[in-house]
Amino acid sequence: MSQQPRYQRRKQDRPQEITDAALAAFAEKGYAATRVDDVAKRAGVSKGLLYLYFKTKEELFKAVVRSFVVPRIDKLAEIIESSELSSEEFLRGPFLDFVKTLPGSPVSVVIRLMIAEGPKHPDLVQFYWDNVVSRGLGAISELLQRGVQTGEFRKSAVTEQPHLFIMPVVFSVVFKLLFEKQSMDTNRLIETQIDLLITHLKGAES
Amino acid sequence: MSQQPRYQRRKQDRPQEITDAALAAFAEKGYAATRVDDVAKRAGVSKGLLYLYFKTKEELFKAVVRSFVVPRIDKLAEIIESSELSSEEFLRGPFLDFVKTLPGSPVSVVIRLMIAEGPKHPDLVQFYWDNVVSRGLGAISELLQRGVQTGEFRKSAVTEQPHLFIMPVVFSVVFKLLFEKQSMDTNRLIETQIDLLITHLKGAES
DNA sequence: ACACTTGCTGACCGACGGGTCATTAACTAT
DNA sequence: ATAGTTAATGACCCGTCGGTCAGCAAGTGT
Repeated sequence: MSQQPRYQRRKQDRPQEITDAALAAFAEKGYAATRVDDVAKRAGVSKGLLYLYFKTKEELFKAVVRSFVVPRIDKLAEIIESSELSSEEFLRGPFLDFVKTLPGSPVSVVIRLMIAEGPKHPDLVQFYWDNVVSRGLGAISELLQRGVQTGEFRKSAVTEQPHLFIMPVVFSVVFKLLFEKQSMDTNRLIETQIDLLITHLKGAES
Repeated sequence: MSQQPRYQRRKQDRPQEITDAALAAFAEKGYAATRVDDVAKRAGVSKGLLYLYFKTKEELFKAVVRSFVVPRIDKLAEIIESSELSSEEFLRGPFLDFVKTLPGSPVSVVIRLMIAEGPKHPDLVQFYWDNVVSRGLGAISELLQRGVQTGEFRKSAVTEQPHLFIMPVVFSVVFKLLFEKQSMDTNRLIETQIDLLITHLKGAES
């Protein structure tokens, strides 16, 4: 009887499979509480192999953040790139759509991980700032600036605080994470906030 | 030469001293990464004594949350109680003041701890929901409702989403925690948001 | 003084989990 | 076939840390 091989060698796919498994594990238990062994088992792999691809548990963590965040950034950049809408149209259309997908996506797990573990990984926070937050806020700022210059928007405190646009996302992620039971309508919250901001920006002089 | 006593017995003060030390330690390293021994040392006490007052590390954690959150709640309740202002006046005055103190207070540490460790302590989350979030949101809801009834505010999506009022606080806490370096003006953010909401509520029919 | 209670200490234990490495077995080339 | 390469295994090691407990000494009553 021919013996089934106990494993296949698949050097190419392993890292991706392991980071996927890690994200799932981290989502359930958080970083500190997940055992490297758990991640390995989830990935259908031995612990030893995991350490062949990632030097330490911390390196794995960083790889997870990077691998799930970078694609999203690219996605957003692409959306912005390929758009020729007015500021308002862009905010109410593609931006709103994009932002509404976040609370249900793996990104929300990453956000949670960043909040929980960030302070222990300064370089990771730096990476996250440079590649996600700073760029995101910058993009919004630019959009608002453009709106002001074309006369579409009026100048106000809102124009200088792009944070106002991403606030509901962060809040939704945190809220859902903690109070899953009290199912909040995150989409509605996000919509209301964006609408509020745009209405304000299009309103008369204050 | 008279030997200085190696310690004093101060049964009454110990728990408070220990929870204070624990909060400080948790603030620096987070829950998982702080050693019980560290907390004990900070409190000027042996690890054994700590375990005399708190059954487990987890119990200590819960005690910390409770001991820093309950006083705040009482404070807020008291403020609401003793106020006879209109809804707008209350929101722009005492409410805004209170809310602006949060990002700099120990509460922000507790919020961070809840976000990071909450999922592993369902009963604690329940406690936090019942005693803080639910009550807070309820109070705001009531305030808005009253405003609508007196004709001070108009009815709108905002009226039904008190979350919009606490969003900036949560966001500020998270933001400051992660990106300390990028010192954001949290006060301004909070003020802008509240102002935005009130202006909207006092505006003409949409 | 002396015994008595009890707040407090700190050396110790056990297991838990991150990380290693000698060994194995799946592929590859010849 | 067969030797060589390396992906992959899993038993093991060892530092760490939550939790314990026998003993000590500070306060107390008599």
